[in-house]
Amino acid sequence: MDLKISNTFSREKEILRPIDPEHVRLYVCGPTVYDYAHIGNARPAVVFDVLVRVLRRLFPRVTYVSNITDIEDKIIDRAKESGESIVSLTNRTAQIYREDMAAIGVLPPDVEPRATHHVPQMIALMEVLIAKGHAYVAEGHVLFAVPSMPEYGQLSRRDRDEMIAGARVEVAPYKKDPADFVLWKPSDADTPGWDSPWGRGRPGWHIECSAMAAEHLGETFDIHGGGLDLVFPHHENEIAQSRCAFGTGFMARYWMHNGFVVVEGEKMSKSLGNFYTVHELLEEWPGEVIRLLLLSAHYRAPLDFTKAGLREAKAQLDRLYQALELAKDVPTVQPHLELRNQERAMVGIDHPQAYYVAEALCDDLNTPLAISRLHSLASRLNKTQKEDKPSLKRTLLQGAELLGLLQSTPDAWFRGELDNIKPIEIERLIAARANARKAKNFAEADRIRDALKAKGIELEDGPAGTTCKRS
RNA sequence: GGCCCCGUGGCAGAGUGGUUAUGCAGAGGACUGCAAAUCCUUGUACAUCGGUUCGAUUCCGGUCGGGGCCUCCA
Repeated sequence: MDLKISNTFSREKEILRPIDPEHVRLYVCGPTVYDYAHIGNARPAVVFDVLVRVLRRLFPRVTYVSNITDIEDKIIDRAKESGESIVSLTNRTAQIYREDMAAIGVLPPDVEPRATHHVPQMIALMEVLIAKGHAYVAEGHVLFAVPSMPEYGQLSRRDRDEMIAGARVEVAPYKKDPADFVLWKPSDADTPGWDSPWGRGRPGWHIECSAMAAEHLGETFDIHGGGLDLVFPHHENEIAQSRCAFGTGFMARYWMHNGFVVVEGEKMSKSLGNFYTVHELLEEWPGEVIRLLLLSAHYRAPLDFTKAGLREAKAQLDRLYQALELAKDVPTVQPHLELRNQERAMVGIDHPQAYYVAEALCDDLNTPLAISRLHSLASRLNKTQKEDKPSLKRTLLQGAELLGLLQSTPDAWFRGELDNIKPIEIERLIAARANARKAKNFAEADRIRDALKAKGIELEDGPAGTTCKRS
């Protein structure tokens, strides 16, 4: 099965053809760590996590690199304000980021490089750029000379004159050309810095990704991803740095960008205070609910993240887990064991149902369609009484795994973390209610049911007896 | 000003040149002591105006409306 992805560079949907068909390499710009990750940071993490899950099914080997930016002026400012050391601040918030992403089902990247561990590589890169005439030194800064690269601006499709005309920031006097951007800037005594051929200083924003991508993936690789806002200038500048330093015709073959998250219909902004952190959302909602909501719109479209949306995502997961609960006695082979064998089988489909969900994802990660197919499978699983139950259940679980959903068990989903009442107490009340019902004492039966409901536990009488769920 | 995106039923949100998206919410029914869950049935949907076409929500153009980027930003 071919994987089609929208390539920002060509503005077209293209079939992914890796440089090395045996080994797909991708790089996604990760967070700058100085505070709790907000929901906007979570979207690319989740979207590209799904991409990697799909890639791992399609290709023998995948290397996924996603960085952590741990040197940046916002970090420096935050550390100064709070008095916390930069190392402590970045280690602490990076750890929270990892935990929060894990909670929403994001598998760790293969490599999670940190900018501060790659300063020598950045310096080496700049030395090459200077030697080749693509960068110059001015007043302790190293700047990239944009006019030295005629193709500059291809990704964002803007030419130099437009950029200069539209610039909202005053051009620094030491720039030879107004479009030039900073690779390295000097640090004063109480600002963190590293020794370099140009004095003590620190890297500009863009050079770190060029250095880290080259270090872990090579001079060219397959896919480069990130938020839509990174197209310009960040990715444009990465391309300039990497291509000019290595003398290559491209940096990455495919560029993928996710759309923005808006919150309750308004643009998320720190000044409005209308952003949700993943951390606070996790106090109220299961991670899968947050994940499902993030995947409920196509990744390139804007996503309105709302409390109503969270409620609906929860309802959808309840429905999917309910289907699994109803089919809990249906045997199925271990999806994980099955996956290995299917990696090769993706080409040449002889069993279309098995690829029902994968097929949707292979069309430019159409997660809303994939989710609708999960529902469709759940409906069929609920309905059928025939021998196709095991295969439907397996297809549902495998499809959900590609999306990183249904990773819990119905039991844990509906009955996990009932901390205000002991399971044995619930059992006792269910038994008492069963006796009351037998004696046609429905008033007592309903009293027990209502009492449990008040504690967040809902009882359901089925053919096989009474089951409970947390509400 | 330049570049780019979007406008689908109460809500969310796919997709397609002619045939049911899907889910949530709502209505009716089956089942149930009553519920819940599940199943069945149900709703004038495709901003607007032109054009192309046998036929357009789907292609083209205009209009209106909303949004993003233009060196802080996932």
